[in-house]
Amino acid sequence: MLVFGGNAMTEQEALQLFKCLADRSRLQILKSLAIEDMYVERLAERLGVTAPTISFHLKKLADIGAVRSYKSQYYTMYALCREAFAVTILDIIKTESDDASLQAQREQIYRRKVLDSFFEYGRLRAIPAQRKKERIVLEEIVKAFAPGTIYSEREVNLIIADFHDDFCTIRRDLIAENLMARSDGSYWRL
Amino acid sequence: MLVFGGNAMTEQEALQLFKCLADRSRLQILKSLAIEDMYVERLAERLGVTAPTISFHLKKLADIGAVRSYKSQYYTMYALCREAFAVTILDIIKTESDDASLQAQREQIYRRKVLDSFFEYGRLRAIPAQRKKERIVLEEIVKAFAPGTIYSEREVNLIIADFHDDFCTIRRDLIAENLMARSDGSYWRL
DNA sequence: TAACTAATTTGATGATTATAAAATTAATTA
DNA sequence: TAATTAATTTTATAATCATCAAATTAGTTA
Repeated sequence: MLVFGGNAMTEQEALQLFKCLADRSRLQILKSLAIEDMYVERLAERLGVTAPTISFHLKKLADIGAVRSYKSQYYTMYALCREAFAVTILDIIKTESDDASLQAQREQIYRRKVLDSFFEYGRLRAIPAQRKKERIVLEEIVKAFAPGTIYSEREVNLIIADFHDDFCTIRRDLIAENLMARSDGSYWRL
Repeated sequence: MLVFGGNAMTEQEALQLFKCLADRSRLQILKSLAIEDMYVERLAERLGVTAPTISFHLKKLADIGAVRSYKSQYYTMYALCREAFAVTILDIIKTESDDASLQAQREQIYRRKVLDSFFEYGRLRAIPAQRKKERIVLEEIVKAFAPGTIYSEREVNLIIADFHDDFCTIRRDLIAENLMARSDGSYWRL
């Protein structure tokens, strides 16, 4: 059961909540229960659907903690859990963003931003001055080299030249950042 | 476009809103746009889906006023409309209840309540003392008579007796409430 | 103007899900 | 205990909708 009256809500749960509310029959059930408690057959009559259908929906609503049931005579009465709906939609979306994945996500976004600003149509516009940013750019360039392959210096220069004219600086920095290694004229990706 | 930041929201619109939020991709788009504005292809890359899919979702989000777009260089940037999400779910459900249909609905519910409490297994438990409630019960009973048909007093009594032993009172009140008419021994539904 | 890129639209497909009919379970009354 | 009614589960079906590939449109650069 969800506790969306509280604060903890995973993406999975938010999705389940909205999916549950995204149905005309279930909205009508909630609307009806907002007025007074009702039993299954009465809801079926009101909505113009069969009792099994109402049962089906009530189960889903109960799963997210939107309704609760109690016995009255020979009826099973269903009631709205009003307290469960006191959240704003923004809260739900933002709560999602406070996920554990947020850090990774920010990092991802930052990298993308850097790459977007320094690359244009696949070519490097300029070599970043900030070391952190250069590292990100170099990590992108090194993907052009297949792992496990040995390259001559000339081959390395040609590949790098596709990205930027100053292949000397980039080649040197790839070694300095430990992204590639060299041994008497041969280069390989690490 | 919906204005769910305001107050007016029909059942149709509430449904559209929740359906729009009931999708993992769209939630992820909102989550991304909550951090910063983005263009289509970048969102596609982040979510691991194709650009057409993103376009498809952004259109739906724009329809409900959740996002807006603007031009930047050769990109179409998309931004979150934060103000649109400041409603609680309860507001939405209750707003729905403030509909034009509410009066009819309450009436419907009231009638059902009266009938439920006075009828048991198709028989009238007792004749309501309150005139308003009796009227509702009589309107239910009169349905047992086919429109356009002429009945003898004996036939009328038999039909009413199916509901309650005191068919005399009920027969008299059906006339008094103008639900049936009589002319020298013959009865018919109005 | 030509070539290219971003964005959207169209068309087709696969997955999800609301619904009802039938069967089953649970609970109440006689 | 038997009969009746409320509620749920199961099964099958039909409709909705997300997704992608391909085609198209719009806008930018050379």
